[in-house]
Amino acid sequence: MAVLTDRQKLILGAVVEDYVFSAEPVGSRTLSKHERIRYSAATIRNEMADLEEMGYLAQPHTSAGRVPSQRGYRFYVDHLMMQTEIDAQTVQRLREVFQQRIDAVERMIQQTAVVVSQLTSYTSIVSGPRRNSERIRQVQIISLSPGSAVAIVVTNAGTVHDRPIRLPDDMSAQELERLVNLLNSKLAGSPLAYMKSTLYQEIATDMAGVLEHYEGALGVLDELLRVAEEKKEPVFVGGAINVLAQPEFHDVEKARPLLALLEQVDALYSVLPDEEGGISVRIGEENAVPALQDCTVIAATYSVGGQPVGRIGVLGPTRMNYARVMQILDYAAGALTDTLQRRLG
Amino acid sequence: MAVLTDRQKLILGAVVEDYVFSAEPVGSRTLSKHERIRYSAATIRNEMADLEEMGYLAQPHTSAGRVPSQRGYRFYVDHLMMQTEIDAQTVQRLREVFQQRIDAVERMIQQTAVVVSQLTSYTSIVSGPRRNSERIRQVQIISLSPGSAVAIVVTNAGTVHDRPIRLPDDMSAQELERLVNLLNSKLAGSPLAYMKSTLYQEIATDMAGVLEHYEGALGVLDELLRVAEEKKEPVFVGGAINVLAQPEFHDVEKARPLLALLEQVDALYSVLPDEEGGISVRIGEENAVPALQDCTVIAATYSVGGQPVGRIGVLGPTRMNYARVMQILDYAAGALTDTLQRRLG
DNA sequence: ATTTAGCACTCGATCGATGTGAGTGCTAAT
DNA sequence: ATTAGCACTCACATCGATCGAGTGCTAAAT
Repeated sequence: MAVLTDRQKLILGAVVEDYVFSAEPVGSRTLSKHERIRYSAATIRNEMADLEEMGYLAQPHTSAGRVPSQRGYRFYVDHLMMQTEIDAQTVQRLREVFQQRIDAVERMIQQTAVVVSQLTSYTSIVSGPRRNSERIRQVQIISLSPGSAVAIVVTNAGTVHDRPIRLPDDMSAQELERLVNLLNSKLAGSPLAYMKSTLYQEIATDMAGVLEHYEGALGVLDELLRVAEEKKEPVFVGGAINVLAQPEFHDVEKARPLLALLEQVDALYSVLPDEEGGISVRIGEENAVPALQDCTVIAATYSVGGQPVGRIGVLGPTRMNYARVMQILDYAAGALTDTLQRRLG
Repeated sequence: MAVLTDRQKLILGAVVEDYVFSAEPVGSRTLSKHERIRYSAATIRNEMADLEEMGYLAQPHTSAGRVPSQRGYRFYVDHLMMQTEIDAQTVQRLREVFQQRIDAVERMIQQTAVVVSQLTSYTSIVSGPRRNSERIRQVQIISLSPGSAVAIVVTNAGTVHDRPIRLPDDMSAQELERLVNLLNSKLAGSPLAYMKSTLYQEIATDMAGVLEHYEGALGVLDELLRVAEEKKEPVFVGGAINVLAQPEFHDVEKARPLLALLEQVDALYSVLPDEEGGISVRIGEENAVPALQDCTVIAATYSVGGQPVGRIGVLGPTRMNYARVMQILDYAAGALTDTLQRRLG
């Protein structure tokens, strides 16, 4: 693969930045008026023709300016993009989210999604935090009426999972208490995820000795274990309508598949790339999801105790302000990591 | 106000139904081919001109067919609409939601929103269930680390509210237990909403006698009370993208304010009309919210123990299939009422 | 007195011709 | 190697003509 000359890099960078700003194909004349570019339009045309031949630029039609191709964006992100400082006002907006100390973690994550979407004018997707490092702190079963109760599992991180369950009709309060005590002695300190796989047998055996309603209690245990099973990490979306603000999605038929995707919470796990560490950028067809062929997804990881537990991402058109989004995500992921560390660590 | 002749009613009804189906202005010729209408196009034209003069029909432009006005829809809904039987397949789809017995109530409500939106092809908004009839069953404070804990309030209906709180650093386990016992003895059985207003003073006084960390415990009480305060009834939206499928919103600029509204969860309370009982229909400008001037919102109430606790609504263009939506909402609200009654009652 | 056939008229939508202009590629001069 | 010049391309906007669905009105038919 041919290496780009400095001048070609200069022009490619200028095309990307101009196009990101204007959303219009960039012509040679426009570029020649650029301060940093001191070549004539004709020279630029020659270079642009070469860049197109190499696949970095594309032409919507013969008599139009050039547009960066997926490859052009990739090169820009990898080699040309200048990382400037994040501005104070943006930092301030982000900080406000993390300074409300007493709020629940999920709410904070959700607000992060909203603020990031507002700051970037794109759509934000935030996942997590993943719960598999959390350990069971306490199990409670609170009976509501004969036969029905609610099971509550509290983890050491302070997250509370609850689920309605059924009890054997004739189980006494004393026996329920014994059951809960047994469950607590067995489950406390073990990770949520282990509840099902390893502890079931052990607890079942122990229950046989202590409880009259062995069968019924087994059912309770079954239902309790579902709490852990069901607990997928949540995904929050902020600013889904922002896609409509982008000229590339002014056509409803273009926007619909995207919005449909964003409404399907389950599908969003596969949108956020699950690379380890750092900020990942998926441009156009680098995204696995077909609906995102004309989109870029940038995502950063946030962690607790060195373990990545979630991702915060931005979804927008490939014509995206890469530098700014990366700045914001970098900051937000760092702040999330710090805040969660302080809160859960 | 002049009363409509039978023939005018027939024609008005036919215009509404044809327009709801086709989304195109309805001409006299089209109607004259209708089976039920045995008049010539000319007669129909005369009647349509009269109906327009009376404000039931409107003409997009001189050489176009007629379109129902807001008033036309209103008359149709009030006097002309035929209530047919709901079809078996639709009933089946709805039943599936309510037959999963063991699921949490909120999840069931959310699924109701999704299924109703799918069945109607419009957007569904479901609120509730309102919690103010629920009473506190039990309060728990589970300490996580010195100084931090999570407060849990369980109601008699089995809903669980939790909130991270701070504890005085030097509060002992014994004292925390005393605090929780005190809170339980005072709060158990009282409605969530009363927690703040009436019980605060009483509990505060009692605490002074029993607890060493009076100040700290007071703080805990404060934080606990926020659980009740924050607990607005939830609102779920299903099928927000369905608005894009409607021809009236094929233009992004038309669709955007609507989708923006649907993304603002807080704003949705004011979308669902809060009339008591029955099914309410708000057509066009009958909606208070400005963004809904071209929309119809139909909503039904569901109840627990005779008390309305939530609403299930459908939002679509004024050109809506009123009969079908009302059928579905009627059924869904009834099923929700029954299911919740069995579950919570 | 109603209803309907007939007809001129309206007006949005569609289509084609035309012009415009931004932008290109190529060639020749610098 | 760079650039000025120029012919060429092509999307897009504009204009006019045409088309046709639909109307309102009048006069004939029932």
